[in-house]
Amino acid sequence: MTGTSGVDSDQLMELLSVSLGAYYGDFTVAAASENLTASQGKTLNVLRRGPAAMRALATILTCDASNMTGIVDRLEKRGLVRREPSPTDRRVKNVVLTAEGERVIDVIRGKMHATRAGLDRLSDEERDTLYALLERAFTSRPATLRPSA
Amino acid sequence: MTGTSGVDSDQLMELLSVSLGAYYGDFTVAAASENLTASQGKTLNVLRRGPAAMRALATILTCDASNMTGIVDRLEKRGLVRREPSPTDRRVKNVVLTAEGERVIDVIRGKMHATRAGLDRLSDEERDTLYALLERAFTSRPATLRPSA
DNA sequence: CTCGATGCTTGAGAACTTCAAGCAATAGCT
DNA sequence: AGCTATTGCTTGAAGTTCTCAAGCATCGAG
Repeated sequence: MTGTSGVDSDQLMELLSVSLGAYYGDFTVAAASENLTASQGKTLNVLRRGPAAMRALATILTCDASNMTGIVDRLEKRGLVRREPSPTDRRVKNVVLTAEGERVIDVIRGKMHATRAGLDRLSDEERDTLYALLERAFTSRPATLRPSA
Repeated sequence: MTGTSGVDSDQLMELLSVSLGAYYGDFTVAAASENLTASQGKTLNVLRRGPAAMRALATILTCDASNMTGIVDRLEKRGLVRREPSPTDRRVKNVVLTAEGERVIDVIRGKMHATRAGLDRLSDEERDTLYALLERAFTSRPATLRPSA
């Protein structure tokens, strides 16, 4: 708490990779417990925010569009997701979470015990601070907390 | 800066997943520019801290040990990594970065412009704070910055 | 309405992932 | 010592992911 402790950019990058690695591992294990691969889990996770076109999913997940086809195929086959034609552009297919898909992703999030335990080590104020810092560093436009507010 | 802004655990988890996605995407693109897959890049990234046994790599990367065999095979074939027998346990093979491997992972880290730019948005003090919070939340035993210090 | 760009899908080939099995070596036990 | 269970790594098979190159349908601009 002395103010300047001298953490340089490389150390922070290193810790970031360790931290996010821990988060990712926690997520992967939780997804596996619901018989989902990491990619399938990540797709559901993105869709939890709302429907998205195939192309948007590919962009967010940093992969080829053709990639999403197979992933969404398998999720759809399990009834976790649904393809709906866009009303405004007949090329576009919007992917939507089904009720079951929503249930599954919420279960997965609830099973991320390591991450929750880690965050619980912080005080309310510290969580606020962490939130603000991550938001500044990783979101170009500060995300609206409640889109419809 | 009013103290209590009321960020709950779910919002923080959500932001964490967004941050991870951004970081991971940045890393994936950088690794691809050096003709490495994400898994290969992540392996080099871990090895940047020092040699590690196959089993340790699998644990850190949250995957099966048999998985590492193939990944290390390909990295070794490119001369980025070397398998060395452990002097103390003949079952164990320690994986070590070659000079070329070290060069490549450093190049990749240097190409993570989006992440660097994000961190540059923070002040020195804020980076110190972020470092401390991540360390508390994501490392069980606060990592020694300089192991030999 | 013709052309170029965009959205999604398909197919081939490589890499990743998991699981079950197997071998070598170690560790704990009596 | 000898026996047994465990651990570390590798192999092989099956499914998933990933990338690239086409391909088709639709949109958008001229």
